[in-house]
Amino acid sequence: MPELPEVETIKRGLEKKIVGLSITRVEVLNKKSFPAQTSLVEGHKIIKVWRRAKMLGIDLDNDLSLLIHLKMSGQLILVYDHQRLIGGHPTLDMAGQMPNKATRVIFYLSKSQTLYFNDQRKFGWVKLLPTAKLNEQKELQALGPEPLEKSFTWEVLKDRLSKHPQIPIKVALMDQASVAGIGNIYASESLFLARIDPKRKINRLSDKDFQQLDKAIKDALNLSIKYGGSTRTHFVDAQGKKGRFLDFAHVYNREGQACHDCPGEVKRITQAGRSTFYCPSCQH
DNA sequence: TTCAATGTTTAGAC
DNA sequence: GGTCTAAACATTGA
Repeated sequence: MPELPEVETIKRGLEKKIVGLSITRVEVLNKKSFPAQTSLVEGHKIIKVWRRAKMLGIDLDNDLSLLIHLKMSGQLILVYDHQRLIGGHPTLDMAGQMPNKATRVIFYLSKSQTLYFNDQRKFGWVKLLPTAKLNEQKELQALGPEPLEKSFTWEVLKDRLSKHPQIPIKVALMDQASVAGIGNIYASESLFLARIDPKRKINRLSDKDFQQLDKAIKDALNLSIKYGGSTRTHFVDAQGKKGRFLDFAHVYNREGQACHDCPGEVKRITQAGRSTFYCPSCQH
């Protein structure tokens, strides 16, 4: 689930709460989720929380970092006092008793806080890597630029996407090596905002298309971050916010429903094995 | 029962 | 080499 806005939302919430705390103990309930020696992190202080693409990083004071990928069904839940901060894949039980049957790793922190890594499908992972060597890791080095960085312009977008001139724009947008952080929701939403048909091939896009798409990507991501990502929950976090982005989605998961901009309806097609949602009469 | 799910990687075919 | 499809990972819920 978590794409760039969802991970960014978790990152912003966590960094306010856990930087400066120590990891006192780690409980691994599923070895595949965190195949590392827990003694290497126990007793160490958290000095930084960051995001790259859809991954979350937690730097420790011993030159090691936790790198977390939530994949399709991962979630991070920080329990503190009598509140909790929730991020990632939305499920009804995320507001319920912790740990639950999806809990794979438990990080016990100082100040009686606890961070649960839950993952129903077990696709996600937590890795322990040397902070100085993060850039050499395959998970991080092959990534394209961050679309919300100042240096990301429509020319950069065109340049990156043009590596695969024959690929449909929707599929190319989801390629993490071209542009980092865009997944199935925001690829569809961005193309709707830019009025571009998801089936169009890269080499058939004009400079004006790239300019509109650049703006659309930033608008879609920023709007979602503003509303706390798309993680729906019945639980309200400490700031009183919950993820509401999907309430604003124009096309994602709206097959057969009315287009927000014309009398037509949203259509669903399959590209690269994934659902694409778009309005055939608005997007060309 | 069958299908699809906010992700990524890999194997095979053309 | 480029591009496409299907499958794999594992589980749940419509």
